[in-house]
Amino acid sequence: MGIEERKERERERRRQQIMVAAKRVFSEKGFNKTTMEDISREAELSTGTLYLYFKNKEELFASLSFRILQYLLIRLEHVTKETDKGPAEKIAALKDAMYDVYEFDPLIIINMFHLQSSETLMNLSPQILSDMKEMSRKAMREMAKIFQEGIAEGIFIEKHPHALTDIVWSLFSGLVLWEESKRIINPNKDFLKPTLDIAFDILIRGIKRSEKPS
Amino acid sequence: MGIEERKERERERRRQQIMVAAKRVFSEKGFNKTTMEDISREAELSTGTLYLYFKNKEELFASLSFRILQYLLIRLEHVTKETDKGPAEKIAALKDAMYDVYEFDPLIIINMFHLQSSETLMNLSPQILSDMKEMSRKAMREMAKIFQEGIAEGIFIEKHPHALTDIVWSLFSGLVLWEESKRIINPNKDFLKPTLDIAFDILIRGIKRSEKPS
DNA sequence: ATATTTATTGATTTATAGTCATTTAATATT
DNA sequence: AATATTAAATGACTATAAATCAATAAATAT
Repeated sequence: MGIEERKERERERRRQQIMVAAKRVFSEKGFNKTTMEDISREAELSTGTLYLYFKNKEELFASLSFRILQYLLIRLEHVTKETDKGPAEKIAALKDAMYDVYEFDPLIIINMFHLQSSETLMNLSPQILSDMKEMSRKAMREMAKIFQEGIAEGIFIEKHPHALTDIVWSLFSGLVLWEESKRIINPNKDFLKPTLDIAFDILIRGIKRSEKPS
Repeated sequence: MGIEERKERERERRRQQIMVAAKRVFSEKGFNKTTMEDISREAELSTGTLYLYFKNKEELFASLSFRILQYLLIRLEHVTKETDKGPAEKIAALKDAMYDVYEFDPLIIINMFHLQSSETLMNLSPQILSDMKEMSRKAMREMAKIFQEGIAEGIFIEKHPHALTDIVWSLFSGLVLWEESKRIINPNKDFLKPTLDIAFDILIRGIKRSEKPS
């Protein structure tokens, strides 16, 4: 009776084994330069086996992205829960959370943003796609909470929290990609952190109501 | 004696002919789904010929991007020259210019941002790459002028104009890509314009000095 | 009229994602 | 314990598309 359960565990193990190998190769070579053979070699499996667990290369990569988004969500939940911080401080904390996640494995994040295109998303199986949607919906909702709070408290100007969330996320992903592409000119210098800090300073200033309530 | 010159003109013509065909196909199918054979068929040339004029697929696409950046630069120069506008108004005009360029051929712009990765850039020939760098440097310098002006006039807070330029550009490209990828969930709705407007409202509020000089 | 140079071709090579008939291993049935 | 059935894994194979290159055609020079 326990055979089915054990098989299921083994199946999950193998899936993880592939993902571990894939992560190593992807984060060293990036998405395009990584071949399925590279991954199968790293995982000590045949190429065919990879396709028993993942529909295609995009889906294997998306599964890695999914785990990163899961981790990001946990970080975001921590931020929204911190009752001792005001909305503006929470936005700064949100920036730090996003930057920490980025620093954990920059190349995976960069590739994730590059692959965040409808063309790529359409290659995913409906299951994975809806899991991704759900995860990003949750992350976005978590961020929106901060804006809602700020607006409710009369600290922030009245704009759609969802639009503000889109703006924060776009700003972050845009800066990550832009600073990375600038590194082709100046390979050593990395201006992401300072530029991100300035961007969020401006953002916070921009959404705060002018302080003349009295 | 005029033969060399005529040949050079013919060579340029053929190059343009390929670019026109490429643009048609790319803007219909996007970068990945377009094959070099598609382009050669559209241009009524053989695949081999394409490679006599462009090193590879990336470079052909980059040449199209280059023209778009040229056009954007012209638009930006217009904005900076408008002496009747204040810095804040110029930033709003800059947003409109970027959006107009986007609207001219959305799919090309979207693909351009996706391909703006160091991996892709490294596949370009040194000539094209340095042309691209030069063009984007000029565009960035043009934008930076507005911030310099605003800071000099004491209207904007004191932040590095280059950082501000990076932020504006990243915000724009990030929003374009994010709103595009959201369309997989909601294919009909396009929130780019309104979200861009909100983002720039906030940006302008955020860089303006508090108005209490008395 | 012939030789040389230049431009074009498309069949071929190369690379890699993805498939599928076959093999191997595990479990169930007699 | 022997045999049948099911599941997992393999790797040679197929398909697709980028890039190359020897052969050909066209243009120009001698």
